[in-house]
Amino acid sequence: MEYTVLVRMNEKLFLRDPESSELGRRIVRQGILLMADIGFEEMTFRKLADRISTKEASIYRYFENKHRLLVYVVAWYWQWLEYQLVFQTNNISDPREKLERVLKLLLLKDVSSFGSQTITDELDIVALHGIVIREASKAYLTRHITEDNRQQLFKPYKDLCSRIAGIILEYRPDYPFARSRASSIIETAHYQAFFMQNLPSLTDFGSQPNETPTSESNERLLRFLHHLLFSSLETDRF
Amino acid sequence: MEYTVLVRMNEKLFLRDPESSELGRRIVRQGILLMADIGFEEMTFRKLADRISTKEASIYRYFENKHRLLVYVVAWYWQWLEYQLVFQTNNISDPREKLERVLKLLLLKDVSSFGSQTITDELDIVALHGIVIREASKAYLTRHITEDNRQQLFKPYKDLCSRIAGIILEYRPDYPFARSRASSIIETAHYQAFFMQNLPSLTDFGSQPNETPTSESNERLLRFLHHLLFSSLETDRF
DNA sequence: ATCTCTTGATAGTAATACTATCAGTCTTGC
DNA sequence: GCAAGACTGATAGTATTACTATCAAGAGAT
Repeated sequence: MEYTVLVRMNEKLFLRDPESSELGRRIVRQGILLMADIGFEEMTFRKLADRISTKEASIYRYFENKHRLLVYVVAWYWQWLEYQLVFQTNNISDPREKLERVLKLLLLKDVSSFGSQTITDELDIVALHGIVIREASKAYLTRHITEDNRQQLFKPYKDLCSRIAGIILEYRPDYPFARSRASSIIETAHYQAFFMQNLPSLTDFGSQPNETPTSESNERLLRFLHHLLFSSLETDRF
Repeated sequence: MEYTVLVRMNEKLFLRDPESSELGRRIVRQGILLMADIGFEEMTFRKLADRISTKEASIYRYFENKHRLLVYVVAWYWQWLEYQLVFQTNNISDPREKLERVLKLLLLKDVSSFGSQTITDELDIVALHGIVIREASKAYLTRHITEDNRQQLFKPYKDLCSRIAGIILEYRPDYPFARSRASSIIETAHYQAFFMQNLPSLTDFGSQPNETPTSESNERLLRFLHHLLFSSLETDRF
């Protein structure tokens, strides 16, 4: 499988490596689709088992519980995103341009046209992006975050933030809040996208009468993120 | 009760008004403490009932389920915050100063010294603030958000955002993203506070060796928010 | 041909999220 | 002071969820 080579996951994330068997891969692939479909709290291993014609107990052999499955797929997404970022900024030298790529990536813009076909065939990136928007915060907003963190479950997210923070410092070496700026822009991208779709009055991007619901509003969201990021990096007020 | 006058809640939020009886008030007050203590998913009406020496069924007479209790206390917090905002900016004319008040309020800075003693005695605002940071997003990140939204359950949050957006427009009448800017700054304040405590490597505010864990880092977080907000409002790059 | 690894199949448990019922108690109106 | 209504306590019960345990069958490797 292509994505096995691409993304090697932390072993603490699972009981048995889901990429090591056909069943494991189906659990992850269909798990993503089911979660995107009915949401994290409504998903159960029972429903997932039925969907892929296996048994609950078999899924438990791969993942301790559904929270771990969520952490797994979200971690996979962050690793994928970091890979995309490295790949896409490979031959760019201008850090400003790199940051613009970051913003587009966060909104999953132009992703399919960048040669990630093999991955897209494996896992449904669009569905996964939706999960990250709606459910990712539930991966860390728990009581056992300290323990989970000790097991490095959030390392992919931290790595992505570090990398973005690095680009920020390339662009503006004296910027004093690089890490917070990086995590902020990621989170802002996601819940503004969520608000845009679900509580549009909290945003300025709601669909206008005559337009494709997503494309135009996504464009406005991108402009907002661009404005936020670069205004903060170009000011002298700290 | 003082806070009954202060904050009148949407009737869709409960089955029976918890402010109308001693039991109802204990459910809310102790519910907040329990939730702050063990977290939303670990809390059950059983545990809460034991804690206040009543029965599960009695709690169900007030709230449909624990999710509704969460939505209720979070809504209460937003209304309280908006009230504080109005109260504290009452005699301020400079919109910049108003925005600075907003930021302090979001971090619950100097709150006890502003004459809200009666409320603080009723509900534990600090515990509630902790709940809002850790659990508030779970109030809207659900499948039934559309239905909940139709019932106006998120109106207090929207009202607060509107009010902040209004101040933003006072400060900078031509700013094109007032609502998104308002919701962003609220959310950023909260999860940066969360990251600071739980995943400090995602921020730039982690505790230094020799300092009170909260006060100094909170100061840095405030500076960051200040920087973010005003750099975006003072730029001409849109 | 056997050994191991994996899955299927069935069962079962503890906890959770409710719902129903009924008997006291307390209040309020008269 | 008494009847009606509102609220709570107490007990019971159900459906679903989140697991754990066990064993047999099949597939692949040696």
